[in-house]
Amino acid sequence: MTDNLTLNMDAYLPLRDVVFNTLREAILKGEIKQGERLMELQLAAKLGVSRTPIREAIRMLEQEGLAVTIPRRGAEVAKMTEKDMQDVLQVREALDELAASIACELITADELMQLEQAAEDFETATNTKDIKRIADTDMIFHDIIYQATRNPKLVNILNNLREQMYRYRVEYLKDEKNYPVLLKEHREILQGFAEKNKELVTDSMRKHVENQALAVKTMIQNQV
Amino acid sequence: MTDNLTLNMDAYLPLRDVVFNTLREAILKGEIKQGERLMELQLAAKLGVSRTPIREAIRMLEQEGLAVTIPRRGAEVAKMTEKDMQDVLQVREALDELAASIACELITADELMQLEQAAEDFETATNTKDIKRIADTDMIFHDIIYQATRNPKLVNILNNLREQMYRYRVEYLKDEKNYPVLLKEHREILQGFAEKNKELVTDSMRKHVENQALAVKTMIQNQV
DNA sequence: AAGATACATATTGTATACAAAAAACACAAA
DNA sequence: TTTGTGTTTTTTGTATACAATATGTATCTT
Repeated sequence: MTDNLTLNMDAYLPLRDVVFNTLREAILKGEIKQGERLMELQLAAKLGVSRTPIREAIRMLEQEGLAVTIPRRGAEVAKMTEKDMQDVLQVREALDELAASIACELITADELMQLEQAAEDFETATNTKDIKRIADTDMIFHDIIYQATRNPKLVNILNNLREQMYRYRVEYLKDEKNYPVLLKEHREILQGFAEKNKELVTDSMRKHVENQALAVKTMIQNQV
Repeated sequence: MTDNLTLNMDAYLPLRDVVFNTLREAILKGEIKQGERLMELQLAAKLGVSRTPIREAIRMLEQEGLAVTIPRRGAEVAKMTEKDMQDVLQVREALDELAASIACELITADELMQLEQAAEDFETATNTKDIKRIADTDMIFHDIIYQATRNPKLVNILNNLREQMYRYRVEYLKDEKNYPVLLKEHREILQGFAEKNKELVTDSMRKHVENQALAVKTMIQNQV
């Protein structure tokens, strides 16, 4: 584990939430590796808090699927096998398609403009080689679609699924040769929304997720 | 809140899990009502444990969507509006259809037999007016389909969605005039599986969930 | 050397104590 | 009556203490 885990104390959040966010990020970024133990005393010392908020944060991570705990042995970071990824992607495919379909009906003119902007920002970002920026702009693009569904439960599940893939997603975005396809897919999705063409939207979204699934699969097989 | 909350101490589970299960059941059964506060000290006294396992259980309930907590004010049972139910059902429709589609491909001969048995058991149960038994047999029917997908992530989400509707589901099953439709739908789904006819399976599953959505909608509007 | 056993240590599980904030209340003034 | 203010009580947030269990280690026996 990295030893530069520090808490971001800006907001007046309960420590459990601050700890949760900190650990969550560290896990997603791979700073705490799969299978690594989450020992309460150790984390408490490192983060400068007591065990209580650590324990509560662990319970939350557990429910998010990011950690698993064995009674009397403690928690560890959940391991993601290729099968797990395939399972997640299978669900994501269905729900991203659902989201796109609903959003296609409900999206407002303003949101459509935002989506266009987001697509542009993403395109610009791909020229910068700044992975974080690329990942962020891509996330914004999809977030606009998610929000347009007006279904917070759906948004919630989709965010959770996305979270579980975060690490591989970043790897995917590191490979420049994926950019042309990604850009093309985004444009196609955008066009579908503009035309309110539900079939085009869902089809292109399905392809979009399928390509990701394919990429993640080969990545895992090459033990990234 | 009911005052006969007691812990089921059979297994050697950490108290947090026992408390979690207890509260979860109480919420699903409506013994603790929507919006009711979950006060730590009170619950601790009632269940005969300290605040620590109560707090951890609350964090878990929170992540399941069964409770919401306001910092420095504590937790309360999540309120489910009609909109929330529609949102849940919209996702369920997509995922139940997905599950049925996958299961249709992967279901084994043995599982198909179990499914037939489950359909029979459900039919028998509808004659008994024993709501719990009806609900249970119905759940088993769908569980077999879920398991046949070989996708634990999907199963997990579906179980969580089902949980969120539990209360209304029971109401739905109390109304005998729904039985003929339900039985017909189950038979149709079963037939689809037997013929490995994916289209029939997904179509009938969609109708099945849609009917539930309709029923829940009218129920909520009549303030059940 | 291999295995068993006893002891020491580390770690989680649970309870409790203390701090801080929010809510409830009482009472005075307008 | 209403409003404002200070006080008390309740409740959550956090830290710590103690208990129980699992793990690691050293020693002894064969």
